Amino acid sequence: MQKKYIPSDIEAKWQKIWDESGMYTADDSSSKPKRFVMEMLPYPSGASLHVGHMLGYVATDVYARFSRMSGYNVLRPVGWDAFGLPAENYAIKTQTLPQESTAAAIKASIEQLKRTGMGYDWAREVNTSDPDYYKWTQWLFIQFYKEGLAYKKTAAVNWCPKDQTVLANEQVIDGKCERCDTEVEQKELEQWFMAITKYADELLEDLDHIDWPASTKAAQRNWIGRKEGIEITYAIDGSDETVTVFTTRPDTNFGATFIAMAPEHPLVEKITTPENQKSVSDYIESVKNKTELARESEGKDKTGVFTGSFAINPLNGAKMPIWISDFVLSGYGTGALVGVPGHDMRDFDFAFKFGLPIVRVVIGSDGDTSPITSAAQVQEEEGKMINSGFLDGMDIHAATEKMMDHIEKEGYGKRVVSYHLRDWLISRQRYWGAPVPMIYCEKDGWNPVPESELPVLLPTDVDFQPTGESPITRSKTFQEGVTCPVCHGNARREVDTLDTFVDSSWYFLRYCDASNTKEAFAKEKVDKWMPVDLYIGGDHATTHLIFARFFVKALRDMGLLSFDEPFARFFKNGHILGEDNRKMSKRWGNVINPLDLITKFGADTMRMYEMFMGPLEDSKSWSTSGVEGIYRFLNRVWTLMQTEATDATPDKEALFMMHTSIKKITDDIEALQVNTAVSHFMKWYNFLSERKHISQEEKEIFLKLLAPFAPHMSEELWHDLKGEAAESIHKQSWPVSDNQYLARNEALIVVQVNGKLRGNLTVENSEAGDQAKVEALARQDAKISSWISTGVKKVIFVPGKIINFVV
RNA sequence: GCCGCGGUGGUGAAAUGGUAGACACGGGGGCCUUAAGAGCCCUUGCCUUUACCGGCGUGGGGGUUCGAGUCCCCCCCGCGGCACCA
Repeated sequence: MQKKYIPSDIEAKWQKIWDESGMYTADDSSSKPKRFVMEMLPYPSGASLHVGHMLGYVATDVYARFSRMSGYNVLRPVGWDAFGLPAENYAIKTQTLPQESTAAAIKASIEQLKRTGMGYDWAREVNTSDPDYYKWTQWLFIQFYKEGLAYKKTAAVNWCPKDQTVLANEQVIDGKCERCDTEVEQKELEQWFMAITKYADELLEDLDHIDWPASTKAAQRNWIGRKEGIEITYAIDGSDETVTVFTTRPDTNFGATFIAMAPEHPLVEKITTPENQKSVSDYIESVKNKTELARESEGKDKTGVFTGSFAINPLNGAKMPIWISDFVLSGYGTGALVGVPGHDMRDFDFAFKFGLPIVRVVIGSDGDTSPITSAAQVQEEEGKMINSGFLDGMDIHAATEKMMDHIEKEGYGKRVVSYHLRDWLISRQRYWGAPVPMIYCEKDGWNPVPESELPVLLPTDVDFQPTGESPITRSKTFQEGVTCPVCHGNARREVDTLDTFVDSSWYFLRYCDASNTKEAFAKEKVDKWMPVDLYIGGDHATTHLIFARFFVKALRDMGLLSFDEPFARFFKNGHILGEDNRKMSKRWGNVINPLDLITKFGADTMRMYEMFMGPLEDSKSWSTSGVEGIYRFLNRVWTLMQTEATDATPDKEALFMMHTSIKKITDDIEALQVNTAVSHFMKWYNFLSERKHISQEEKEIFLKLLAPFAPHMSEELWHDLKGEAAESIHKQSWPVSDNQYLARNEALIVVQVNGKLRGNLTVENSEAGDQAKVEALARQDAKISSWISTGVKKVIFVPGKIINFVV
């Protein structure tokens, strides 16, 4: 009597048994080699997970199951990135508490993940909004503070007027808030920062030592934006003040005709002459009211105002007027630049608009030596120096070095390295996050909350509507009885909360020691499990992935751990789009809920289909008929496994196919080329089904290889095969391919004429490397001989593979 | 503009410099069935052809090679990151 494949009959049953068996529990004391395999932790806001989220999770699960069967001690944890704006906004919209809506979202997600058959070690579950977790987030913040890596300063920061909070640079996309797409404003505010720039060079260099996608590494390199240049200090005519600029191209400085400073530059006030006072302050006022986006979109239409002061160019004694313009960024370099309008487009636009002199100091390959009067003549990237004294005739790049040497020798400048990377702004004026654990006292300033008093609990007596100041300000209890840790006088707590990226910068460390109540994590446990051997997730190159790297390096320098990088291998999974090629969203009605799919086809079909869709790193659209195809395939496998197995050992062809399959599927999983692994199952199935007989051994190996992909079905069939009392298939050893079966008796030799396929020969393996023999056989072939009748000039022979006649 | 990744049938896609299109989806035809569905079998890059044979074919143009989807040069297009960064 053949059983029918009814996924719902078997999946819940096995999930329960696996859960109770504890077979996914990672062993802290095992002597087996470890593998730490994880996906980016889910973000439980209002909407539940859709099939797109599952892509990376399933891939991680396949890899973890494969690793476990391959003899590794596997750590595969799960957690919740539970704090944060979307969850808070969702709570406001639905008039619930974020505590409640988040808990509900987590509950729903757990069901989805469990019913997908994920093999997590639930004992290590982490929830970043749990006081038992954020206690240690706060503790870590204090350690950063003690090291001088967390500090408070007043700076121009990004402000989202809709979400009513500051944002990190990394959260501003094209001048807009990454969450709500509102144009970001600049505000001068006192905020907490993390000194990630101290690690800029190491963050850059260590990219060479980690196995990450080229695009992610490139994005981080761009973001760090290391540039070698020089800071030049100019005297200001008739003043004791000096102005320092940063430039990467001092070679053109004989052509410098003005200085431009950011409106925020501290020198502005001091050097503005009385008659320019009004126009300067008017300009600064007008700039303040512009959004960042408006400032950027000005492009060629530069704005600016003259301060009335001049800087002296020591190269030629030229008096360079000092202007203020908002195209100069206060945060980059020194916040001031030297304008060389002949050889920089932006400087040209500025000088052209305000009638400043333009001097040619470079001749490009066009040979033009005439005065520069149009943008087309601006020579930026190549050429030879002219009108530049000791640099004349030199290539611009050599001249750059020579000029830097000159300036350093003359003592008015120094080579420096400049970065695009800014310190990370971590305080937020919102409710749903970990309170910054700091106390302010008039007398002693800022001091950390004593560690014995952690966690600083998020108060619940709060109306958390965003107003621009932290909602915690409105709590009646939060400031009760707060005293200064130094003088014990009256004091107040910091009311801002930490950016959620702080929470997610160390959660992988907590996974290593999730229930530790004495420490954030024990060093020896973290050192045992870390670094993460495989990390799968979305492309958060310039946010989470750079913050986590910074955290690990900083914690290493504090002696809390002893490795350099958190994620030895990172794999970026693509997105799954709706069947209509649009992003899955309620708005388009194209969302596929995993539970609906599981109900209809089973978790194994969903898993297998997602692995089969295409390369894991590519984005691709959902296809219902594709799902059905996989469902049909699993049904065929089910039927095949119901057929009576022969006792005979597999014949040579069957062994060849079996060992080829072991090798192919093993290599593909290791490389995460899961789509071709699945297609190989189909190939092997097609082979077995054509032969109409299958041995016990083939069944066993097939099921073992299938287990990571279709854990429920393979487990059920495994027990059909081995008896009810048999040990779980997921505890079996991964099959190993044996090279002796990969050799075949016969070889197929492709025959080409002038590189074009004209036929093929099947020869005994022993003769496949014998050119004379193969050549003779090929020449005898009637079809071939007609192609080479005009005479053979040359024969190329690749033993066992190809013979090519050149005629 | 700079950096990175891509471009292969109707579709998703395979191919250590060595038979391009594996494996699927979809399509066409057939078997089974009163019928539908399921299942099974055949077929399916394009052109020519009843068929065979052949020709063409991996964004475009050059090159290296006995042989190029794959390597090199130039160009076009798409996606992603950065961007008034001095």
